[in-house]
Amino acid sequence: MGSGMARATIYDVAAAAGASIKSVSRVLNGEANVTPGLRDRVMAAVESLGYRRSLSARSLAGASSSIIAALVDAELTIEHWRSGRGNDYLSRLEMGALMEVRRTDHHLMIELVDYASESLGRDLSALLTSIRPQGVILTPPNSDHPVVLDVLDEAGVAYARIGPERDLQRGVCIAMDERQAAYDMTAHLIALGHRRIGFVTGPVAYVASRRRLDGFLSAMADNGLSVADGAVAYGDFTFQSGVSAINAFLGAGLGLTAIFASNDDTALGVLQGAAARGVRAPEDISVAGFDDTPAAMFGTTALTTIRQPVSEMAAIAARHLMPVISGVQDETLKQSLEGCLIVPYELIVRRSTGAV
Amino acid sequence: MGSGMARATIYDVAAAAGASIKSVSRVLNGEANVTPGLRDRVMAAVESLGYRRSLSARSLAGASSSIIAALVDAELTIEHWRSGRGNDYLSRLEMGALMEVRRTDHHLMIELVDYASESLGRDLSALLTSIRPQGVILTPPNSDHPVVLDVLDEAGVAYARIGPERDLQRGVCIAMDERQAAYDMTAHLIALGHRRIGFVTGPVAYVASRRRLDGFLSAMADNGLSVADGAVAYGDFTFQSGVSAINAFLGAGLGLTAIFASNDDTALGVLQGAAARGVRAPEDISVAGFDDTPAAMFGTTALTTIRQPVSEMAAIAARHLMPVISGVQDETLKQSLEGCLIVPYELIVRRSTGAV
DNA sequence: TTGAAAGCGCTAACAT
DNA sequence: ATGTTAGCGCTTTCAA
Repeated sequence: MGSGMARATIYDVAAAAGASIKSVSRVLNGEANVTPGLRDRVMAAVESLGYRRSLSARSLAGASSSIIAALVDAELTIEHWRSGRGNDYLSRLEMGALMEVRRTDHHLMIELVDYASESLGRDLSALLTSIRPQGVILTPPNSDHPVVLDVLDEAGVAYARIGPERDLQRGVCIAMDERQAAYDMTAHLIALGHRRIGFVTGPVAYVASRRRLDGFLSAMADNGLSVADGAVAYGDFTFQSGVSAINAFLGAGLGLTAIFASNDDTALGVLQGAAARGVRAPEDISVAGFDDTPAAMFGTTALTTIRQPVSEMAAIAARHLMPVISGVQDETLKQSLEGCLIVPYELIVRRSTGAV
Repeated sequence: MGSGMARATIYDVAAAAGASIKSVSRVLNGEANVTPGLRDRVMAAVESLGYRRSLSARSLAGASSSIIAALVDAELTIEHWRSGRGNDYLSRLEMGALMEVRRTDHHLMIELVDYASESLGRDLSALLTSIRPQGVILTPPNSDHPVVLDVLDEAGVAYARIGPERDLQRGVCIAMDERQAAYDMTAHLIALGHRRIGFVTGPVAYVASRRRLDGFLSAMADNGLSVADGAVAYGDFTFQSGVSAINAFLGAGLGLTAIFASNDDTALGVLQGAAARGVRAPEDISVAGFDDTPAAMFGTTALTTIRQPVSEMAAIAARHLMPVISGVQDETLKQSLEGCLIVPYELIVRRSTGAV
């Protein structure tokens, strides 16, 4: 391995600028009380030496570590890893955080957390003392984990919660309006002339699932439409549950003209199950999903769906964990709901839904 | 923010164990010359205090930082970010690295690198002096970037290159055999009885593209099959280039019974373009892809494709950048080719290919 | 407005 | 086999 010259330290910069290390530090931290001349000399020295402060030294000495840690569910990740596929949600989340983090010269660390471990509290605490992140991004479904929140609070580490469901006053909460999105999608179907609409839920344990169902039911009710017995199938976000649902719907002879599935995988299952029985979309039946996963776009029948602003949520999360950079916090796109920052979703109409 | 008690330091552990900090350090680092009694006392103290060494302090003091940094193409990421979708490749890569990294209590940092920047060298150098990673994972297409390799060498930072194309003796190289994979896929089609097979390339700038084409041509030649004029279309890995290719093929009246596209997106384009012209897969035409992206699985016509062992490659990369844990390096699955660690791919047969 | 000195929590030489 | 003493490169008091 080559060595080049030893890397420049703050002492080198100070020497080159004819100043003390404290002055260099002051300049670099943008502290007050520095004469322009000193500042210029320091900056010139920094520039010419290609100097960068050591992250370790800074964080050891007490400054912020400039590390934002994203806590990711280990079990979920292992599942994905086993199946050999990536995780679109995580990927988008990460991109958003990355884009934001680099603006302020921070760094993103991805940490696998075994939320099922009985030593979760200790593990997490250990993690925090080890890397001392400046802030932590919590992802669903663990944005609500009470042990995690407690440990974070106790450690005094700032955190942002993506898609939280409870205790919205704890930490910075960022979410989208699941209920309204489902409401809008349902309204979209109704606007297309559909009257008999079926719904496939996600796991009832998720509040998001319940909110989507709620949005669906409300939109139906608000439009004076009734939901037939058996027109709500209980799924679990899997492709297979979509297949089962459509088979049940078709078998029950409910005469449904549209199916709204709680996520894309399920909707894709509905689509395939329908096709297998000779029912075409959108000619015979309209199908809508939720999430806008990659598969939604590329399927032979591109899926009408709700795009979650995952990247944006993560970017906002990161932004709220880092020092305000230019003094201007942009709260433009967001409104607050019960203390949550609400980020707008997008209803994407593709081929799978059409007029009756 | 709560505070709890101040976090335990090595001094606290030493005091609790009735030993010196050096002994604690020794135990924790698994150094020799420690009596079992001492070790036990130290471990007990560590355990009861929930002590974890500070990453900053360790790395400052000279130990390895235990940080593995994955360098990711900023431009590519921004593109993905703009389009609102995740990056399956990156996601899988990251999972592999994560799984491996956590086994040895290391950490994964994702760093966006602007490879197009004219100050790339300085930027990268600055990044390295700032975070001082123990090792760096390079992803394609930048595994070959000469400036990056030079800076890394000069900084004395170990690196692993995923899917490198040149200078395979530099760093740790991990790849799959693109040519052989394409060869196998072609052989698969031939085995199904196909004789007139079309091929859609990726961007010729990528060596991987050229290798895939090479594999295709070799397999055809080895089986005594000729490739008709116009049966090779030049694409660019996009969906649209698949659509264009199939239109060209169909328009030319080559009588092709199978199309092998250089990646899944392109294959999906082929599939859709064919469907648009009433040509069904696999009844009328077989279509094969490459990469096994999520969309390949969920499309109405699931795609026969090559699964790249992205996660495995990343895991191996990470493994080679970290200290050998139990002394046993498992080289079981890998063979070396020109100094590259070769990881096996998988040919996944789905619905889109069938017998003539 | 600037600087000197004292740590931050570790590891690394160097004793013992 | 164990302990002492310096740093690592910064930020922070506290002086000047």
